[in-house]
Amino acid sequence: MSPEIDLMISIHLLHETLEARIEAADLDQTVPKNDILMLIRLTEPMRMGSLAEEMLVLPSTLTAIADRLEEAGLIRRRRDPEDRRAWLLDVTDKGRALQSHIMALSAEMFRSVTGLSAAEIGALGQMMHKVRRNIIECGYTQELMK
Amino acid sequence: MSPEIDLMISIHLLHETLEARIEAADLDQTVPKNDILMLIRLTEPMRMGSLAEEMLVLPSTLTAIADRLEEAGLIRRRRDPEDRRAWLLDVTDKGRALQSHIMALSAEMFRSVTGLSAAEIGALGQMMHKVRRNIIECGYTQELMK
DNA sequence: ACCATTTATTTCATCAGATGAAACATTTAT
DNA sequence: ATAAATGTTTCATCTGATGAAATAAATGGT
Repeated sequence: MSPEIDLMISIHLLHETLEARIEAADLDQTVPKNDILMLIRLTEPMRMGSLAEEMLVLPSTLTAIADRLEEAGLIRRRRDPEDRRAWLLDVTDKGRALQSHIMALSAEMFRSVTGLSAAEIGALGQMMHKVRRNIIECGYTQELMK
Repeated sequence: MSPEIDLMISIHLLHETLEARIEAADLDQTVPKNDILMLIRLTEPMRMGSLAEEMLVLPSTLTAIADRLEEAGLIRRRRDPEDRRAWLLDVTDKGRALQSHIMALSAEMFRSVTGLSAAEIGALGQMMHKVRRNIIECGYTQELMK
């Protein structure tokens, strides 16, 4: 088995483990993973379109996510003054509270699940940041949704 | 944003990108991701139970995956001589051919998507191997399915 | 040997969430 | 002013995961 395949399996295992644990750990009921990911990304007001693109989902999928989060009182839709077709999504106070809660929880989970030291996390982070740049610069994200 | 969260987002992006590209690239029709993952794991005959556990899915889910792969002539069910309740799953010749095809394709995709050098892949691999051991040893996999 | 319990898998009804096409509203370009 | 493009929504549809109950074989105690 090539090192790449081996790596992919490890990454997959880590990804699934984190996802399942975070999804389940969230308060009372389980929240769809994409809902959580969107909440985390919403550190500043954003258009639905850009969020959908970043998250690699269709606009119609993002509408559903936003509906659920809005329903739960975690985010709010406001018209973008620049373009009245578009919405600016924005976390409410309740949303912000959950956001930081999830972030703290996730960071802690990441440490315990990986068992990595702070230094190792730093090194890994640098490497993965490079990967992320590569994915975006090479347009792999666009390609997926077209 | 903490380095852990940042890392998780990068990992998620890489994971999704790879998954989507591999799923789509596979020959004629798109194959469910878990079907591909199972085929890749099947380098030697395995019981359905152990596969389900490794893949973090329910036994009933694995039955469906095995059904699809068997239907496609990629794997074969044989009774385990040690325990006649259990099946040993085994790739057919056709399955083995697709297996190596997918592996080569995935490895190539991993290189182009990440843009990492062989040395970097090696370093990342070592780190992730440690992570994988930690996840298994600490029983995070069990916990998910209980 | 016998019965209860545990283990390996399957069946099936159900569900959640993603998809894609068509609709709608607004903006931009000609 | 009109046509084309853009941002979002609606809705019908589909795929695959879930969980509970069924089946079948192994194991363990008596």
